[in-house]
Amino acid sequence: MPPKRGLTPAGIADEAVLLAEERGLDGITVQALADRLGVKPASLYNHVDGLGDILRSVSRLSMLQLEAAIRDAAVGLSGGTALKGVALAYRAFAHSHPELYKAYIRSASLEDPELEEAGRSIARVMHRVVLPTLGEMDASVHFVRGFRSAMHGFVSLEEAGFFHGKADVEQSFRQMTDRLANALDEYTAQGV
Amino acid sequence: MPPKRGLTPAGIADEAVLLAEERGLDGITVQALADRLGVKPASLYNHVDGLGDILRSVSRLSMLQLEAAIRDAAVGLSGGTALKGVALAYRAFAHSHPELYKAYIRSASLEDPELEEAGRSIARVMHRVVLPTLGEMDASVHFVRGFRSAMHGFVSLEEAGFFHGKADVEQSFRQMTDRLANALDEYTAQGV
DNA sequence: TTGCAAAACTAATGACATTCGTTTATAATG
DNA sequence: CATTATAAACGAATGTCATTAGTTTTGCAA
Repeated sequence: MPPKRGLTPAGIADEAVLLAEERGLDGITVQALADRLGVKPASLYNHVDGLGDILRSVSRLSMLQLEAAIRDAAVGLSGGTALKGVALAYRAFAHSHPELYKAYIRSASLEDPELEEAGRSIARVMHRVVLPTLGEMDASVHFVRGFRSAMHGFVSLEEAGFFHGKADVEQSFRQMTDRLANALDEYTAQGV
Repeated sequence: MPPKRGLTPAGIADEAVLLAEERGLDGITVQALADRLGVKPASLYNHVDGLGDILRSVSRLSMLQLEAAIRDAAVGLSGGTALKGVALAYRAFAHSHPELYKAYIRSASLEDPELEEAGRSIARVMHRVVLPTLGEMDASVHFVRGFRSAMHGFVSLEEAGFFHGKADVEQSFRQMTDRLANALDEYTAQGV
């Protein structure tokens, strides 16, 4: 009686992404996912190497989306302006896909070559924005680390509810990104 | 035959902290904790409201430790110098107690008045460092948000393995904190 | 048409948090 | 000093979870 469903690793991953967006990252359970795919939990193991594998796929897809978003945001811009565009796109992604953003962050802990590569391509976008101004690679690495720290820190603290005071969160973010953009643009003068 | 152990909520929380530092935050399991306390899992429920309660306690203790660490670091200093001291202490705490730092971060999601208060006292330390220079409260809030974002972002990305390139991580951190300290010290001149 | 591999299933295992009802030991009371 | 009430520990059970083993079914290819 069990007819063959059209299950594929990619299809399972896609459904897992939808599930994460609806029920949260921790709502991704083998049972729930199997239900949605019209299948019993055990059947998933024919296509996928357990829950860890599924979560890795979700992380990978999240990173691709984030990378595309920030890459688009920097197109046609340069220097501090481009950096601000990337910052806005980064935060916008975290806002519109909070669960995928969590998946992205959790991913780094799980060592996986594919994930590492996806992570590098996110960093690459930022480097391409910054490198023309900073000139050398080492300076870019340091700067990008600071930029990423600010971005990730802000959106995760914001998500976690640390910024619930009355002061305007938008202004806090704008001020932070302006400072970073200025730091970048003023770099041409001296070596920090 | 079951003699009374000297269990208290505080004692359980302390043991949970030790367990977290040894086996990781996810190693805190009712079973493992009960074993260490020489008791059966069910017995813990006489003192504590389930695993969630235990995790909240771990978060609370972590926050107290972090608050004490950064407060000490700022003593006798002011302005950018004090800010750099706080930054170093913040990162040092995250390094020496990575699991407690995770507990602190996870905590904010779980709404809990005690945790919120502990979180506010961490922010308070930073405001006391920054307020004399910035003068008004609103500017302080924005600045502290940026500072916390940079701190948290850096240490969590670092922990997650995002900074595995060959460039010196210490230098990246120093550069970031220097930039923040300068931004603070140069604030006296104009209003950013 | 037959057979074989892929994919679905049933059933079971072991970790986990949690609850219920029972028993025991201690501390307070007479 | 005896008794009793209560706090605390317990055994046993439930339900959820991921995962595995072994079995059955299906659909395509020979």
